[in-house]
Amino acid sequence: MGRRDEDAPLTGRSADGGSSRPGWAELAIRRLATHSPLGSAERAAFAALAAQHHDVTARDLIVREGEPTPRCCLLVEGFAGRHKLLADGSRQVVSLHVAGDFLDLPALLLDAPDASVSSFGPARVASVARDDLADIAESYPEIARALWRETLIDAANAREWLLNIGQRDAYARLAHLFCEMALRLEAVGLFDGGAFAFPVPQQGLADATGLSPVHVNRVLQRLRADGLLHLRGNHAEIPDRRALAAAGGFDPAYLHLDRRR
Amino acid sequence: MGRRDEDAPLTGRSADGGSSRPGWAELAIRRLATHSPLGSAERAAFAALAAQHHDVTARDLIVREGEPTPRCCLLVEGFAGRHKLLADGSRQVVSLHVAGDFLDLPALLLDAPDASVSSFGPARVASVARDDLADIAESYPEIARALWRETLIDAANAREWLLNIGQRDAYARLAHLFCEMALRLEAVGLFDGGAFAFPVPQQGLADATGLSPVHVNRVLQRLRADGLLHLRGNHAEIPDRRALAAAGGFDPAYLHLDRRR
DNA sequence: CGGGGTGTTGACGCATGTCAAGTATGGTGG
DNA sequence: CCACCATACTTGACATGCGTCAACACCCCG
Repeated sequence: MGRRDEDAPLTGRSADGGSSRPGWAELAIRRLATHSPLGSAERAAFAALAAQHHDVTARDLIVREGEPTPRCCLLVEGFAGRHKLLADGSRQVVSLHVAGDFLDLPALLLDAPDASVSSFGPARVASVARDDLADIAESYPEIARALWRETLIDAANAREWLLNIGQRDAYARLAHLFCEMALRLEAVGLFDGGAFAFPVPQQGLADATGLSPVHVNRVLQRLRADGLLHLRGNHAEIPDRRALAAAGGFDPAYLHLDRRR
Repeated sequence: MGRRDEDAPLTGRSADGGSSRPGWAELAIRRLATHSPLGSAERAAFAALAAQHHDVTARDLIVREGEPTPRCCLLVEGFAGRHKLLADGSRQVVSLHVAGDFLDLPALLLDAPDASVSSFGPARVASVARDDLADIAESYPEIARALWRETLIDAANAREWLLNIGQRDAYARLAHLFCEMALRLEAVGLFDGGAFAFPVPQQGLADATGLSPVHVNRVLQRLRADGLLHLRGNHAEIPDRRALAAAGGFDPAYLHLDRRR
């Protein structure tokens, strides 16, 4: 009894942006600037938005599919996944998210999010009012273009996942997923010398790859035996990225990461 | 010897918009108006664009992955599929397209398309210069929003396909695919009393569902035996849409079709 | 007529799923 | 500091959906 967490998305502890950690605006600007030019006026517009911060615990629901959200979320810290449910209870994770990722940008123009979002492990979320964000997108065409481009990259990601799930076997599928994670984490400074925190449980990996959890387990053991990927608890290590990329048939073009490199 | 079709996308017969059939502008407006309000100024801006028309034959390449396109395409007639290739030659179709669909909108803001597009059966494509389209999107915020929304729906589609391929068995997967086709074809007036033209070969269905062609064949026979779907040559018939939707666990919300219904 | 693209069928194998039990692990309260 | 519990991970035996291979039949189109 009592209200279940599931009944109310974003019920975690809330606080306004006064903290010392980077807030919504800083992270949003940093992310968008990796692919779109943003002038000082645009940056100021972001900074002027009123943001809220929420702490969530493991397996907390952040956004609920089909339920219109008045706020637009960005992951400040931790990991999250967007997922869709089937009537029989099976779950497909359609994207994994790391610090700096927008979580529900599609809901800016569509009536309701088409997938739920929940946390893997404890996480921190920042949000701004949907209308506020829509307003500055209307006032600053460069911001609209940047956000649009961000959603296009998100879509490209989904298409790559389709290729991954539809055509690759379990071994390559997981290798590919971890190649993507490594690169995206590196882009936000969370990939440290081949290792990174990774609180997604094997059940979560199973939901993301369309495999069963026990098969995920066995394949992870093979990857470890082959020296490609060491996953222990919440810690991942990739001794040889090139080898892992080869095993996963990984080509990072679809991520559209900073082309300055 | 001679140049292969594959070497040059969009090499089909070309003609300017003088024909009596609906052109780029009419179709684009009709499509966008199903989800976004467009004033007369916006409609006029579309109508003023210089469009080209191309006829392509079966299995023709229309857009090539990774190759920047100076033109933005829309399918006027026939069927097409967007697909990505793997090194070993296996192919994943990431979306199917019917008359009235945009084929490479993501390339408007991204440097190059992340998937190829080719025709299933003979088809007709209309295109406008990418820069022209970008220009009117910049001049008319409502057009930009409409196009953005269109790409968001495209992305929602990809996520639904992820769910389909990742979690459903072959039987439900194909049922779901045909439910989607039926609804989208109906939206453009090509679904006639439970039947429609469908020139996608079983190999194409296999590439779209992540199944092998022979398994697709067997499952189609089961669907036919169960009275859910009759596929013969280029002709599809759905005697009982409700039953097919039940078999596929189909919920049309993700298509974001005209909410006036 | 001929031949490429198709659809169909059967025999067989394997990647992956399922079921079930057992072992860590880690946070929490006594 | 320990007992406890939920969550996570691991393992083995077994089942099966789907893939593979290899023919063969079909058609439309040229």
